[in-house]
Amino acid sequence: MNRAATPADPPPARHAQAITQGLELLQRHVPLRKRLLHAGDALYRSGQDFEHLYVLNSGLVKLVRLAADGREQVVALQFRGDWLGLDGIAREHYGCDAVALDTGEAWAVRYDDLLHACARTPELLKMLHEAMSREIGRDRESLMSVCTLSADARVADFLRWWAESLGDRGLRTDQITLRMTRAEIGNYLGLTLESVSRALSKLAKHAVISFCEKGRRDVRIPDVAALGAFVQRSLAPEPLVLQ
Amino acid sequence: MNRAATPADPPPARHAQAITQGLELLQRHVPLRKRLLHAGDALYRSGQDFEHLYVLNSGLVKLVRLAADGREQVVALQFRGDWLGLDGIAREHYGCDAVALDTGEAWAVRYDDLLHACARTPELLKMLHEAMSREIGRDRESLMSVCTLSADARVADFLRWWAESLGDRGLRTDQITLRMTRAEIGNYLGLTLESVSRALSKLAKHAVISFCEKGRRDVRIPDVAALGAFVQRSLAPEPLVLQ
DNA sequence: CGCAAAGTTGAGCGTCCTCAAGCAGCGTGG
DNA sequence: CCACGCTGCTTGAGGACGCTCAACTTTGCG
Repeated sequence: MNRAATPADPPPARHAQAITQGLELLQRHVPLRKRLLHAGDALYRSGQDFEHLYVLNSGLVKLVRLAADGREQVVALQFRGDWLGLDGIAREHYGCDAVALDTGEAWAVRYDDLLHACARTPELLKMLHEAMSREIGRDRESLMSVCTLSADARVADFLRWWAESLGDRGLRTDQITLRMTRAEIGNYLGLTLESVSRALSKLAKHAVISFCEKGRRDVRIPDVAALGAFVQRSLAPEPLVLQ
Repeated sequence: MNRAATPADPPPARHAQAITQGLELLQRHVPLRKRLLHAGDALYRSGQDFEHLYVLNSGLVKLVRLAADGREQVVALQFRGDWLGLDGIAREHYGCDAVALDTGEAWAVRYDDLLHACARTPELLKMLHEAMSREIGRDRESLMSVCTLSADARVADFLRWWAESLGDRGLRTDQITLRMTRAEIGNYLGLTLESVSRALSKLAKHAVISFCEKGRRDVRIPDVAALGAFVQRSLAPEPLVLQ
């Protein structure tokens, strides 16, 4: 529970291999067009005709849902190995904007091509289904966070999830560069940017995280488990120790 | 905008046909086991080994996610034609409890059988993918409601969505029998049961809905569009007319 | 250097939660 | 048959959490 986080640990990297293998499988069996992304680039936009799925090879992408009345909602964040555009399959139009938050590379796959390849290579189909299934699970996890956690706990849980996502991809979990503004984080978590800022300050005060000098966007997480513990404490009926 | 809701209208029933055809397709090509459900029955439980997908032929099912720390979250409500257990594909265990809220019938399909059938009948695969894609879209819609709407608007939007879901299935939209307690609705919407009760009372006071005599679980919705209008009004910066 | 965008922090307020009391529907059993 | 208890629902009063508004600081960039 109190072991130091070692950056390049073998055990937590077990998912990283699966992701890499999946990407190789895809590359081997399906024609794809690689697309370089820079922060701010839109991979596709809400309402656009659905034709391609995208798999993120590197970088970070946010999915933003736009309501007819102008409301905007960040509904997901996608890392390496995640699939984008899945919500377009049913309606034949994308349901979100997919906007890069960082430099990266996405692989565009024509959905038709993918289906043909899946017919020949069942592993591909399995991969696609698992991606969709995971996405459903993730979305519901988000809903649960928003519905059951306080503002501080939501931010802590968000950081925990982010670190875990990095860990799954074989990256270091003890330091996160938040590539989103407080406003974007708040939007995703159902909070205002001020509340996010206050929550982060509070987490830092409790030494669950700390800020790297040079910029408040780099968060150091000495112990990921401590974030989980913070969430649990905030759920406990008994009063937290003095603030 | 003010037309009376006619129960068996052809136009809104366009989805109903697609659902019926999908169910027929499934029945024709995949071995399935029909299972009768009564309110309270669990179709499967969180953590159980994943093996079957279920398609709801009738009735109403809630999906409840259980966190390790005891939190419970209603993450979805499923109607006729919806698929259950999709979140189990990736992890090989179901991620939720699926609990019937009403009498109904679910069709159990072994996932392996389904895949084999899909290989022979591409239409089936299309149907499965559309179901997953729709599920992703739905979950994100929920997240958006919870993150962007006030308590009253959330309840109004929930009723609007429910009525729309009934309409898509060719059922009357001017009357809903809520087969959930206020507590369940509140859990789903991230509210307390008291807030749900107050919101419903307020909607009734504004004549957007009314309660049928005999039980507060039957809601009459004279005009579904009025629910949407109520949501929009509650988003407007200008003050609502006197409460 | 100066401006714009992002972030922090404080004060006041409003929405929603908590706690509590009371009511309604309903099945059970005296 | 009606008292009884149970569960679900409503409504009120008070309080807390998070939002709004505002001032200020920091960072990044031309």
